[in-house]
Amino acid sequence: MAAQRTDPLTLEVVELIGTVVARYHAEYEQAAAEHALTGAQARVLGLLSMEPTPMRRIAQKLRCEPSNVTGIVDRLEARGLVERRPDPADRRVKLAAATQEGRSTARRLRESLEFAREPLAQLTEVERTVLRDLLRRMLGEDPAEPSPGP
Amino acid sequence: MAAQRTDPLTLEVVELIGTVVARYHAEYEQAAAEHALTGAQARVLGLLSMEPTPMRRIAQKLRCEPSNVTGIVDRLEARGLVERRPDPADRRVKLAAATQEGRSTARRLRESLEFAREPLAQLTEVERTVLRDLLRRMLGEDPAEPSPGP
DNA sequence: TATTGTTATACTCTATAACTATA
DNA sequence: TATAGTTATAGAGTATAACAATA
Repeated sequence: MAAQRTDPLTLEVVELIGTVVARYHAEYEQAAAEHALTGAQARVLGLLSMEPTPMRRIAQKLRCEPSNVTGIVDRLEARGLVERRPDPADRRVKLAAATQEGRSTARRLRESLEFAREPLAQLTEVERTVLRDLLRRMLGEDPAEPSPGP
Repeated sequence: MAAQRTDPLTLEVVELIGTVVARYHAEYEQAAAEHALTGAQARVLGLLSMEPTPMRRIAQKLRCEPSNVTGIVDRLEARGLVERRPDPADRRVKLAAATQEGRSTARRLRESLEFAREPLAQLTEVERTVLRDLLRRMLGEDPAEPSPGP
């Protein structure tokens, strides 16, 4: 285990990150609510707007049990934002896919995410580059499995 | 409204922050679960370990409706981690306060939050200072109301 | 026999509205 | 009358366990 860091500098950075996390979350939930979606529904819709995905795979991306995905996709499907398709290669599998309206909603959702603008607009390009490099190093440069959202 | 920033650099920084947010959240929930607490319970307990707080004030900190706090405090109280006290100054008010066991649990919870160590240990002190200053500027330096957690 | 998705169940969190006891 | 806390209710997310269809 790494050495315990409880110096004031580290503690302040952790607190600042906590504030960023809280603000990011609040804005994500708000953007979802403006489209009458819950956070979980928005995350799944964003995922499916990229490519059709088996139910099981959605659960892995969301880090939740597959049984939960059934309900979330049910609600998105009831609103016509998502549809279930058979997988020609394996008849056990159901592929969840965003409809055209679903993709449109996902796009507007992304655009309404203010987080990209407000806070980062405070920084110059050089500063954003420095921030990017620090975050990369912090996260250990392992972009194997990008997260589906907050 | 600020100018829309959709350049690759900004988009990458937003994605990196999203990854940080996801990891922070996952570790917070995991740390809470190790003490058989939900995320909401852990946040409230952390809050009350600092000082006794009126129910209404807890709701404001959590940004949720006061009626929800009743249930969360109920469950913490049933486990002996929190207690309700009258407010001598206003008999309508109930102050929720962490018990000694509650404070002990909150302290162990804080200590088990790996986030302070793992990711930030990758950075030198100079880098952590730069990161701190960038985050401060990003957040606009308004430490009026520190967030209660993720 | 193992895997995929679903159903059934129970718990927690959430918002809304109505209620009580104070102020 | 206004406020603090609670209760009642309904909806959503979550995990667990059991099930049908398919591999």
